[in-house]
Amino acid sequence: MSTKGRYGTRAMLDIALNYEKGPVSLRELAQRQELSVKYLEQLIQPLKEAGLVESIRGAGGGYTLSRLPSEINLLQIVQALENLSPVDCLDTPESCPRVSKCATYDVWKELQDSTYNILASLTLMDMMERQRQKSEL
Amino acid sequence: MSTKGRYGTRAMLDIALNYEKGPVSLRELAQRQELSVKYLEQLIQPLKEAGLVESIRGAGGGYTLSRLPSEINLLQIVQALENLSPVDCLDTPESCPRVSKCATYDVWKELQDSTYNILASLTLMDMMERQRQKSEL
DNA sequence: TAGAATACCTAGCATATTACTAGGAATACT
DNA sequence: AGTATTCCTAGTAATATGCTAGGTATTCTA
Repeated sequence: MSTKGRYGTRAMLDIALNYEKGPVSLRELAQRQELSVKYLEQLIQPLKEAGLVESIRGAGGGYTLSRLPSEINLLQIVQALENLSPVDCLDTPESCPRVSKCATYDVWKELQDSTYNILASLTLMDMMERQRQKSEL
Repeated sequence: MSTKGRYGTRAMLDIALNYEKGPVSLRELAQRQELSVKYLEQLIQPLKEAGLVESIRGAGGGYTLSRLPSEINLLQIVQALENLSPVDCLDTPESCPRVSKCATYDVWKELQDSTYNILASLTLMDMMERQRQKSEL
């Protein structure tokens, strides 16, 4: 998992947590998350294309979630930002002529499935709850 | 997961499956697995250093498992060959000052744990069994 | 004892990826 | 008019990937 997936997830969580305040600008986001505006610009774009956030241009603009936090999960976020599959042959089985006879292929598949299941089971709503619990300590 | 982890796992499985024939040379291995001898040389070295295989030099030499197939699991193999951790902060928490307050950190940890558990639960013995079943089809 | 087959060691290298930064254009609020 | 924002395209230094190449040391076999 690269910084794209990680920062992007943090960005989405930040936007979710600050939902009431209206659109979150990248400047605010950058400050709170200690990231550069310029890099965030690049991360947010795929998230927008994936239909997870909507943008409002101009002064006072920023980003909002395009759905309820309970309707966006981490798999959607991370997949918008990077290729999650542990090995190429899972994406493009034709890239390896051995898939049919390869016992290890099945293992990589299991790894991917378990990763996907974990990420898909966690919504932004869940993450908001977790974050609040952390902050309370 | 890079080719190191994948090819290395295939190599270990190959050595396990051909255990009765004595030490497996990289030349044989390369032929059966359709990989180059030179690259295999580089993959096998860390596996040797991790104490998973033993080498026999000179003509007629090759590699053998240093323990029973049931006593070697995939986690040991893959960890010998590459860094499995999905994000740096899991390896070196001090690399990110936000770990304590970061809700996403816990998620990456879950992903890593589940991956580790799957790999640790599979021994070379299990893989041999799986491979035999595949070949029977 | 010579030769062949092997493991072992180090270096190099082309390509791709990563993690950004930079500069500016378009848009919209005040 | 000016400012704050999103949007778009390039560029780039550093690192990782996936090898190849060349040679040395060791051991078996004829």
